[in-house]
Amino acid sequence: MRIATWNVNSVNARLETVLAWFEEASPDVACLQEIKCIDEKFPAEAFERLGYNVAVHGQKTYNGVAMLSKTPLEDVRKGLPGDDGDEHARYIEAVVSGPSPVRVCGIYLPNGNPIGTEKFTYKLGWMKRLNTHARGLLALEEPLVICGDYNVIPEPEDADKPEGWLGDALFQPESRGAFRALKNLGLTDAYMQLDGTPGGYTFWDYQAGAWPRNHGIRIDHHLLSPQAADRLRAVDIHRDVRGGEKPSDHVPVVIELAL
DNA sequence: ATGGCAAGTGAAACTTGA
Repeated sequence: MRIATWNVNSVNARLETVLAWFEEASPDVACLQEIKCIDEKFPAEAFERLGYNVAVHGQKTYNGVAMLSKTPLEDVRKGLPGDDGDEHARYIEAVVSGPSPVRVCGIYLPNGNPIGTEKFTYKLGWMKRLNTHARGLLALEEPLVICGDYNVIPEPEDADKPEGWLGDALFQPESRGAFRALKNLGLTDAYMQLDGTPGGYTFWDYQAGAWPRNHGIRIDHHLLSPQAADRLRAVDIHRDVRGGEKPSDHVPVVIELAL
């Protein structure tokens, strides 16, 4: 089973590009972030034509997440528990049915910039809530994949120019610490487990020629429960997508689980 | 050293992203 995550930076502005990638890569499951539309405006029919079941947690203008799966999605949850006042659409969870079901969580973790503001506080609070929820899911002792745009650069090796990110919310000690705390619950970073080579970037800014200069960062991650990590067979960063037509600033990352 | 792009909204210029 191949499970993808991709921050598409508006699914409707990029629909042709996104569909072309789905036709070629044909993931079994995909979590999309920053769809930037309400549920009713999500192009569900286009994905259904490609054989996908669709679950959407949308929002007008900002954020928005979706999950697509070739097999039916069960137990769909929209929104991260722990704060009923949180109106951002940043979390979707479902059990992907099949011979060996996998629970998949798609996240769009808050950016948190600029630091020293309520935005950074919101980011850290969101990470705390994710930690609490993940702890509960891990207690189920089942295959679990939490993937998405984490907006965290875990280590200096995950940035081409780490010194340029020192003042950024993505690289603050608190952000990195919260990401480590998540892993310390017993979750495995799929890329680090199977590859771990510095330079596995997943995002390049549109500005300042970041792509041609390879000024990238690794911020899109798959974290796996032990039961999922045992089945991990491959991790693939679809880097070439960044050089294509009308690209998102993030590229798809795909993992493969046995069975 | 600095800034440089893209998308949504809504119809110019602001907000957001990372």
